[in-house]
Amino acid sequence: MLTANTSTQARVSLAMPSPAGANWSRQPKLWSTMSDLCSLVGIAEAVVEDSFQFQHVQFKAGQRIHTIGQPFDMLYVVNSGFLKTVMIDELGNEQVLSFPMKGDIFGIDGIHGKQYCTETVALTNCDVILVPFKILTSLGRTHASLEAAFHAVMCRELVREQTMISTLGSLTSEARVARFLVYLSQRFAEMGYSGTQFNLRMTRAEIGSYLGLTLETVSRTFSAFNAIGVISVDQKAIQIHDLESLRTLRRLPPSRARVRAEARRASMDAMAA
Amino acid sequence: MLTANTSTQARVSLAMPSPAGANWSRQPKLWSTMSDLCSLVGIAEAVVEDSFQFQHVQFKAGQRIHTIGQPFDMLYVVNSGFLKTVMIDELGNEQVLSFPMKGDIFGIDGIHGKQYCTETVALTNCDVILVPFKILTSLGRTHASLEAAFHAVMCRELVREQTMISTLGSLTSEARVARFLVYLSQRFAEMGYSGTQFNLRMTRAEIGSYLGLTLETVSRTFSAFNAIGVISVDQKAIQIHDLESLRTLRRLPPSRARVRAEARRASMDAMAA
DNA sequence: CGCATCCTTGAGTGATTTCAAACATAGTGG
DNA sequence: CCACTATGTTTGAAATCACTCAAGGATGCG
Repeated sequence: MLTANTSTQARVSLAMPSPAGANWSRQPKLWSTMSDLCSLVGIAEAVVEDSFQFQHVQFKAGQRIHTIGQPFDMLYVVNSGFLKTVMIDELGNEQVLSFPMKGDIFGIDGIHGKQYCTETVALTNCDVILVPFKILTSLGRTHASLEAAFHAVMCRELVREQTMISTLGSLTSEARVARFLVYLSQRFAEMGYSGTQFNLRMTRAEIGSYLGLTLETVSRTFSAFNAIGVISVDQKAIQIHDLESLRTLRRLPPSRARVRAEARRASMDAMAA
Repeated sequence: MLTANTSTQARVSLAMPSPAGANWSRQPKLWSTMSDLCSLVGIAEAVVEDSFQFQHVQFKAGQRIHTIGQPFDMLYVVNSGFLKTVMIDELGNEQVLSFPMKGDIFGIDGIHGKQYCTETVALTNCDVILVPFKILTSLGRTHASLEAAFHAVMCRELVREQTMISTLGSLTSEARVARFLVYLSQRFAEMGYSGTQFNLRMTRAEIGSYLGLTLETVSRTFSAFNAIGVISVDQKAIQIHDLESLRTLRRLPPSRARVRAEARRASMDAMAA
């Protein structure tokens, strides 16, 4: 099912003007120009004289795009599909850092130190564009605007991580999960899908790792949101009923258990008086 | 006291070759060359024909170097002193993102979006070098190695934040505080100070914000480390006795209370058998 | 169909926070 | 010089949020 869904998505993205021409309806797109790349990544810039063609590569769900320690020479841009990038800590535990999807760049962490310090894995079938770093920098050398755009993208990534740090440092589990759903909703909407109804491509454990929670807490929080009618959950299928509540949520409204405890305390106060 | 300390530090850094010449013993250094900058930031690269002089600016403790929303045009490099950079969330709460010190760059988050999205404040008197972003990029345009070095620095920052995310997501409060101390120790040692005896320049609240903990938890954890002899704490004065323990610590050895609970459970088991 | 993986839910525990009070330090002005 | 204040630190006690452990249900795959 996920596979079918993904291939649909790939076909949609292929509606863009393509030099390949006639045979794209069945075959995945194999090459992109720099201006294709820029519009995909969301950069206003269109460098004119872009003769270089960037290669596309298809990955199946579960395949690794790059691993930790592998020599760095490529950046990657997601054209379709869903992935996760992870760090491995000294105990061998996986820490999910992001879920790259259409328009996202990954592999940036390899620039410093000449090798990747994360690995990224396809969660679904994917179409990924290879961007040789050498090519990018040499093009940047002749096109100042491209250089600036690249800086902006790196900076955007940096700010995203800062925001994540802030989230992990200050929000409750409910708020984190709520924000995660809002984020997914927005991304799906931007990709032209429904922002209120979608399938999660990652497991509860992966979400938990990403948000600094256990998989049980993630599951329970989904259930709680379901119980108060903000969303509907059925396994990986999510339906958002009240996006605004998710956006502003800081803590869950009192559960029945909590209300009962409050009432008990109140009655004890009354007895004391 | 802090002021005196800081000015000493400034003098040390001035041991580098300086065009200013004779009058540096009393006056802070006012200009740096690109090669000064590179060695300060820890980049092997020395661009030869660096005619441009980068201005130094002195800030007093408490002063703001840049604020959120302010138009971006500068990067900053710390020559001496200690600072904090913070984000403000939608409730107006401060989230500490880093504690820039000698050799650190800040202001990078302004590149994308043309304005800073963090603010940085001097915790002590500081000497900060202004790096106009325009100048940096135009120099990078003629010096490929400088360009590469700049990319490396941005990437290093990115990896640092990823590591922070991993820390916040997976470590206990004790492990976070321990790592923070190890980090400070290393930085102080790199700056030529004692790595085992130093004064904290930030409050418990700031440390807590940085580590995603409350100030009480930070204080208690310091006290606990003190109790088991790993460090000595007296207000802001820290002395590290067992760096290796801090480095490898994952959870605190059982407290007396915990030992008691264990013993209780064991005796109950014995009774049951 | 049976296995492997993922998800849900409950019960109990414990780590961290919250609330509160006392102590420490530095700066200020009488 | 000494209150006096403001800010920061320590510590205790109680509450609570999130985790751990455990079992059962759902789904997909060979």
